[in-house]
Amino acid sequence: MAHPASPRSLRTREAILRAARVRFAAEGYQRATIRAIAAGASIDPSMVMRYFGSKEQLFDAALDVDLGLPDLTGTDPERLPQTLVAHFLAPWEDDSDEGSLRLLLRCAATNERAAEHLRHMLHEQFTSSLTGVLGHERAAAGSGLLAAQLLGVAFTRYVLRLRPIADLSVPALAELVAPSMRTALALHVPSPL
Amino acid sequence: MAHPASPRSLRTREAILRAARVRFAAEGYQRATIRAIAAGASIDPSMVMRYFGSKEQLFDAALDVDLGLPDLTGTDPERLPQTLVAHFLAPWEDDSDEGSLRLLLRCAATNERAAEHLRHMLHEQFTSSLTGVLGHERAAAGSGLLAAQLLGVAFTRYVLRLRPIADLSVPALAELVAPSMRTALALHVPSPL
DNA sequence: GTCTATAATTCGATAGAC
DNA sequence: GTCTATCGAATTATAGAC
Repeated sequence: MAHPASPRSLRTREAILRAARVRFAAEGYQRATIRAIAAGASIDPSMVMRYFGSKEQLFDAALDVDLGLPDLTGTDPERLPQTLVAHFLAPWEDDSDEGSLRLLLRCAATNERAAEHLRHMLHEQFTSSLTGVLGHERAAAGSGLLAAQLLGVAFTRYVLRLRPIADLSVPALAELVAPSMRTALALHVPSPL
Repeated sequence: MAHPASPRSLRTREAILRAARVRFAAEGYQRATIRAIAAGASIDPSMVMRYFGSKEQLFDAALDVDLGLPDLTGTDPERLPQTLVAHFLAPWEDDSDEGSLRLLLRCAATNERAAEHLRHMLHEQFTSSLTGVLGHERAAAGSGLLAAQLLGVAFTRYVLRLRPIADLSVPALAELVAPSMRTALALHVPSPL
């Protein structure tokens, strides 16, 4: 993006991005300072400007993440809830990307730019992924509720860190959540219990 | 809290608090400035300091809100999900308090102080309210999941404003969510669909 | 009680030497 | 490509006049 394309520059760029995600995730957009990000990348603050132009452009680059949902078509409908929950949770647990998803969810609460990123990602990757395996009608009607449920779990566990959701293992959490997901997917009027 | 106790002072204090909640809700803790809050209250910035001591103490005062859940004991178990959802959503829709709950949820994502407020409120008011109507065991195990689901709906609707959850009427939303709530309350191992 | 004026920081961004 | 130095703006907080 910026001029340099040498391997050295690429490593620097990646180091900045990594440090930026750490700081943005920890303190949000406003409190995270370019100075602190530069310090985290062991580099001069002005380099951050040189590589990314501005704080806002750096933020955009840090928000560019992927939910990584696989193609669900052909999944046994009976196991769809567990599969969906497990695949949805996996990238949140991963720390190798400095918690890009946690960063996105966290900042979306107070930053409209991040919120738009998240809405777009959910629509593009989540709803579309569901439309493949459910019909268009079911997906349109149910994906909203499903997204809300999964966002709730993610927010409770990774952002708010509320017990007991934050303490469970991923498999235990998937088992706990799956029944509600199944209900949301079934999408019929409530039959007694 | 601060010196004055005259009726004039009380009105000023309330005006500051109201304006503070509006700004904190709209921009989060960091971006909301004392200057803007003072302007919203049609008052001098230094008065905010005089009344609340510091920006942080003002923030604490603005976060002191109530979920307003009624006593659920005696509620028809069959109608518990709808009742719970409806009562949970009601104060979020109310604008008379300048969106105190939205403010709390929004800021909890990037401010540890707000997060602690929210965790405490959920534990004190939500879990306790459920323990009354469910047993201790069911409440302890299920309230976490229930809280996650309801937080997910609130976050999706009021903070992220993701469609279609954000567009539905409250009754329609309650009907949509209730089945999943019932499943979460039932809390048994998933029986096939 | 309310306001003016300003102190003391801190930050994003720029210019330019090397 | 990397760093030094600094500008200009914005912020919280304080001191003191009225």
